[in-house]
Amino acid sequence: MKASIIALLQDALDRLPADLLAAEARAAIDIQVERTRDRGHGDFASNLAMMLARPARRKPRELAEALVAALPASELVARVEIAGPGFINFFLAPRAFAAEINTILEVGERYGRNPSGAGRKLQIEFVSANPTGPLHVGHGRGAAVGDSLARVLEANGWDVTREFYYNDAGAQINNLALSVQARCKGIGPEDEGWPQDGYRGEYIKDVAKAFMNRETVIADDQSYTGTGDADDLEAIRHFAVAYLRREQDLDLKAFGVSFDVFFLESSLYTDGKVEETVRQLIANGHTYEKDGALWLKTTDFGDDKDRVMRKADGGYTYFVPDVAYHLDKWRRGFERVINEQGADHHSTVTRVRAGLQALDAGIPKGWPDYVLHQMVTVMRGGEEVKLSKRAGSYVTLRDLIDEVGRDATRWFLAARKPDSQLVFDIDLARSQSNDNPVYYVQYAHARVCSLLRQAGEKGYAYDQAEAFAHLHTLDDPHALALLRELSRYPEVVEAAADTLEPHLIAQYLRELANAFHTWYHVQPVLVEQSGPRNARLALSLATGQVLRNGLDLLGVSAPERM
RNA sequence: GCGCCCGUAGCUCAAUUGGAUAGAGCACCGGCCUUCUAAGCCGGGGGUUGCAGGUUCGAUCCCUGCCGGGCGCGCCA
Repeated sequence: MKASIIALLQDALDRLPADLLAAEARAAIDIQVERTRDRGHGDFASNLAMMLARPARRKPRELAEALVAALPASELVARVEIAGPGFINFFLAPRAFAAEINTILEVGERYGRNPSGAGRKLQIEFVSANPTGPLHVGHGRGAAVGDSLARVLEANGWDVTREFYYNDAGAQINNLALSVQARCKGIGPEDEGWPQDGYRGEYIKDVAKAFMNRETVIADDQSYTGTGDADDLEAIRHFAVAYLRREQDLDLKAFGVSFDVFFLESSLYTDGKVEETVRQLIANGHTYEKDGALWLKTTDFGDDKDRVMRKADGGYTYFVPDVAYHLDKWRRGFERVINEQGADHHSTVTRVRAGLQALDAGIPKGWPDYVLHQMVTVMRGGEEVKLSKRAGSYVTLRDLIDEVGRDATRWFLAARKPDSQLVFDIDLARSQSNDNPVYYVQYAHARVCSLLRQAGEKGYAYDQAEAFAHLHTLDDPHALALLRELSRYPEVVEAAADTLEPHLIAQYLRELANAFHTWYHVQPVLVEQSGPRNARLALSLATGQVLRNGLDLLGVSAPERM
């Protein structure tokens, strides 16, 4: 719909008299059209005349008049006005919006999708928690934002791969294995012989018990059977990793999130990719030795200090496999890669990009993209919640899902801009009342479904042909407001992808639900007259469809009754 | 001290990425259920967008400097 307005303005621009504007200036202009905030300004507005003012050395209003005069006729547009400093305001004909109903009902669940990604390969890596414990709220935010983003990008035509990267070897995992081993031997955190910095959570006991019982655990990407031999640290390690990965998978499934690829950090070593990366960096002359360590001159690529790659003890620092990993992503052919991470890891951004530039592998400078979410605090009864029964030291994702449900948890974690810190109010998320935006939106959907049920029961079966013949009867201000809201959805889906901000979807859904509730309240749908009745049912159906499509992008269900 | 993010109504958050008179919900006050779900609708009060400058037709948004909060500054990951 917006595209049609842009096309009209482009025509007008092309027809503008040559003495008004030079051809180069004309070609350089990127026509901007926006939805108006204020109904008095029409439905769409363009600042084109103001943008031309400088190159044309004319007053904006004078240019606006010339543009409007050159505008081709269109049945979409009822009238055009020039306002304020030189805005061109378009008032659309009601039929332009009514026609959107046909489109929505015709394309159904594909409404709002666009092909701009053109099937190009995009990878989004998120959660990427190490298998040392249950997922916590922060991972939950990553899962909610990452998965919604993946869905939004798919809706914009990208071929999306969801990837989970984790460390299955190294110091942390060794510490995990030692902790489980201690538990296998009946040693607790307060006892003699408990490993230094061991994992103290209760769940370690569960892992130990399962290992001693020779259970078989099956995670999405691996499985392992406990040997029951408390002296076999290697077996314990494999088992613990598989066990905790399975726990995470269960959490993620309960959250409605799944991954296409699980990538093990250890594979970068066994496949020689770490060594290859180091060799290449040395060959490119970006390294030097100092104090027995090998350094990368990341300062050549915007970092504030150089970074150690190989420690004096011969081991690599974490960022070397990180760079190797991203080189691997690049080689797998992902034109775009988005890393969704907690902001506490923001310092890796510069480092990884610097490492990739130093490889001189033809990787673009700003690649990959990062979406960093800020910290989450959980509140209950006006106080910050810090403890979990399961993990002991933090609130787990499972705690939240159990307590407030999947839909509310996903909504709350994805509905805010990742950039800002998030306060998760358990009392609000739990409340099944008008306090809760999730239910507000879902309720709108349930109402649509209820209308359809009632229609069936009253013998008012929906007749689409008759509905389409009477769309012109949807002419009251509230119906038109709802139609306008519906037609905006594709633009929101596009904006969410452009800005990598899935919270825009949630924001929009609230507004759409509001428009529907308002219209529903003033306009009875199941009236006797079949023409208007069917038209209103069509509008309800279209609303239900868009609510479903939008909720699906957030991974939130659209219940048929509440 | 340096770097990144944030600062908008009493609280939690928006603001179509530089647009016109900064919007929602909660909380507070008032109205609407014999009619399709009141988990709803309508109305009211509530703001110097942290502060001070700058850029321009126009700034919550961009730039500079302060103030406040979070995170990070390891041969940990």
